[in-house]
Amino acid sequence: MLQQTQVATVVPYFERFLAAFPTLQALAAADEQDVLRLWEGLGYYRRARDLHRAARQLVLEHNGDLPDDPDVWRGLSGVGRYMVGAILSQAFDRRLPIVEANSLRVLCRFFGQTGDPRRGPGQRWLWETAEDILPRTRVGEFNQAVMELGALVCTPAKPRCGKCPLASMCVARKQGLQETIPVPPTKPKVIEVREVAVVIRHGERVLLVQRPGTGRWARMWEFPHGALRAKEAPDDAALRLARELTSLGVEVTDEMETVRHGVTHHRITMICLGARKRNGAFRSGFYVDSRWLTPAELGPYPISAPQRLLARRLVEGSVQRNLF
DNA sequence: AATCCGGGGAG
DNA sequence: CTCCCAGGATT
Repeated sequence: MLQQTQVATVVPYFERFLAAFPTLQALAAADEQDVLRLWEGLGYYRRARDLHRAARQLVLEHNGDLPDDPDVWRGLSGVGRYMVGAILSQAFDRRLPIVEANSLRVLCRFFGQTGDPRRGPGQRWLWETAEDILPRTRVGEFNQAVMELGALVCTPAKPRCGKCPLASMCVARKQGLQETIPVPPTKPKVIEVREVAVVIRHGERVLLVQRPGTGRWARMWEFPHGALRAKEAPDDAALRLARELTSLGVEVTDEMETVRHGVTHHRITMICLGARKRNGAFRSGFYVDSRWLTPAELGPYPISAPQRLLARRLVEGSVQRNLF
């Protein structure tokens, strides 16, 4: 949960999650949809699937134990070098380093590393340095101390050098570079992509959404709960689609709103078609009752006749051709 | 090596 | 708005 997510944000999710799945066995026995539901709002939903799969793997292949073995952990999907170090240094006092956003900042500043530590030689330097400075015992505590220093004192902006126990030995501070180290990561360039989605909601109302560009749409494919936002007005392609939907006997509105599925409140009877051109490939599917279904899976699923007709039209591509 | 994933917090 | 967050998989 803590990957790329601030601690304060995670806490309530963590507590809910452990209340629902108090043990490794409970998590392993859970349905994936239930795991995802508790993750809803946190983002990076692959983490939830990986965690769930890892729990099952540990129960099946390791008797439900947490092995004192880096190779076993590294073999789990979703577990990288950071997590191996974090888990084993804290659970078994293994002398393994961790590098994340906080320790990265602390190390780069302390040793005056002016290169980009996120790649190339800087990456190697970072992990080697993190390992070099490890104590022989209480490794987990040390790792956490470095992170805590980065989170509370050696902050990204306006570091509190006056409060830092390492200030007298800090190279960046000595050179007045504490604000410019580490160098910011290079910004990714934005690629224009046309994307269209249709959501049919309970009560025969249709929400029409078209979002050009931003790329923020991808989350719909990963896990749609509460993820779809629409602020732009529909364009010509979207309006053509609206006319086609109308011809199918469905009420259409161009009302733009934020879709909050609110799975806990009311049962959702809707279909969502997402269409996306990505790397030349075309993917589509349906979102029904909080589940993501492929066209094949939609077949036996109980939906209304108008919805099924619309779904078939969409799959057959008469709508898709109007969009791209 | 570059890209993608998903929100929210803070300035 | 921008930058950042107890990273990791994929291409």
